Amino acid sequence: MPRATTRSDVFNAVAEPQRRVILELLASEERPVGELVRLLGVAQPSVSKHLRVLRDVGLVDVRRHGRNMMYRTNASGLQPLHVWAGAFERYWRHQLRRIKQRAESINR
Amino acid sequence: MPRATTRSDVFNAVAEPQRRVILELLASEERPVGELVRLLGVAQPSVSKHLRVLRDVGLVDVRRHGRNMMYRTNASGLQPLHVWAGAFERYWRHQLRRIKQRAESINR
DNA sequence: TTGACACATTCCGATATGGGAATATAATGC
DNA sequence: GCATTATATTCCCATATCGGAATGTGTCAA
Repeated sequence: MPRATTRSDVFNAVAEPQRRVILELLASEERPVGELVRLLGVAQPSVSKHLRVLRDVGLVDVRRHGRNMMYRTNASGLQPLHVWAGAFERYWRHQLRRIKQRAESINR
Repeated sequence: MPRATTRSDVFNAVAEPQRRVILELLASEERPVGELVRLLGVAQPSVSKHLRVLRDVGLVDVRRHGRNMMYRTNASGLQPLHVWAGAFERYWRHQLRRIKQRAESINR
């Protein structure tokens, strides 16, 4: 079986670099698809497909404005990811402390 | 072109659910492969392959101990992910504040 | 209504994915 | 050395991925 499909969850959706850039671009302001196409320098269908994935997992919201589709990042969708990674914080702090101590003992 | 390969970065490596579980299991203590096999209830080659991916992106460390390979999560490898998602925190706070305000105005 | 935008979807092809089965490698104990 | 244990790798397969080209759909303007 291949990997759980991209549409299935946030972790998969953000695994693709272009999609991370899109989320960054849409975090602070709404933008139409055409603007993303210009900013990213990739083909329009490609952008639309990435937006589709992001929409399916709830990472962006859409709104029609005339002929344009205005997209915007739904930042709260990224919270699970932040929380999950954050659970490891105590461990990397440990590690950093150990590394620091080792460095100090070498200097002595 | 298919997605950037799984081995290429942390975001891809953690896109697979089993691998996230493995990272959780190896966060607090070193474990041999066989133990992961028992705990996860999946075939040994499968576990070895996931560990290989995690090792390639630096998310776990290994050490040989007799016949066993002792694996452990290298938590600091998850920091980039935490930082990246954390950059969106100010946006989801905004959103939550707006939602709260709307709820309050309805109650009035 | 017709044309022109702005997007979305579909179809295609090359490649990657993860699981299972079989096999290879490495360390231990006899 | 030889069997055994622990793990890694390889091969195969069904399926998913992304990009590109072509096509569909929806909105506006004349």
